[in-house]
Amino acid sequence: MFGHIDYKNPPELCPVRDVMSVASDQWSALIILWLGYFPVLRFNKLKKFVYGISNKVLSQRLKVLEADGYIQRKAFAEVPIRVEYSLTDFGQSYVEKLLELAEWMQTNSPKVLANREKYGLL
Amino acid sequence: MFGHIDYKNPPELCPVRDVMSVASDQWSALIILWLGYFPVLRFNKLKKFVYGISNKVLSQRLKVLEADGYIQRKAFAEVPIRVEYSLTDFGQSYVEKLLELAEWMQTNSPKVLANREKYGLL
DNA sequence: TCATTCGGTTACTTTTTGTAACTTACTCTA
DNA sequence: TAGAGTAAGTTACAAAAAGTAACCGAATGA
Repeated sequence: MFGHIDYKNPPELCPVRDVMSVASDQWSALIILWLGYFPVLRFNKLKKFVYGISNKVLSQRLKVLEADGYIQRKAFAEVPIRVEYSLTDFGQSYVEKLLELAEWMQTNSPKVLANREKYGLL
Repeated sequence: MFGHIDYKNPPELCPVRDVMSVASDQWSALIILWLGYFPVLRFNKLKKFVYGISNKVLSQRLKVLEADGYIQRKAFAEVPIRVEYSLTDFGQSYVEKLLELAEWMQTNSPKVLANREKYGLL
């Protein structure tokens, strides 16, 4: 990530950046965090928890997160169709890290909001 | 973040989301990580490390990160002007958390790339 | 027969990003 | 003394991503 990598390298030679930008994207993070809290969620339920996300973006992100191995998609041939999303073991290991970050945010967001306000007055 | 918050709340009532979306944005994260590695960086140096970022976005992000209290900006009245960016104590405490995430990514990005490839074959 | 359900997709608009040229004000070089 | 270079950005314009809202198919229940 740092000193040992030639900073002139194009980003496609830095998979960490690529992977991180998917996994820590705002919507992806929320999806993963909610799936960490509720082991199984269906599309519309997930959409309610990840408040404000659109069908389009939710379905895009779910595909990418599935491709990257964080989540699993199980479709049941019922009518109407039922689809269940859940974390993989890999996703579970990630959500633990992510949760630490979320907790830091929970603790520190008041400071940030205070900073913002102070900054606005300058 | 979770069960104790009514998921119907509009996002503007969830400061954690707001703050997190700024701080864990791809470019913001890279800026903060590099400033964690080099205690002081000037605009153009930072731009080289955060490979691929444009002047516009770099200057936007620096302003937001300054407003939120993660970084400090010091301008020296020289010619040509010299501007030094560095982490605040608050930013320093954040970069430690962020670094854990980056390390997880460093370790696990090969798995993600492998998953992606497998997924592509399905 | 007609509205409802679920898990999306599609066409279209708006917002965000990226690109690249330009700026300011002074100094160094030819 | 004309011209180029420098640092830290800004600006106008183009491209990409995200948001919006209507629509889909197949079956079920009223």
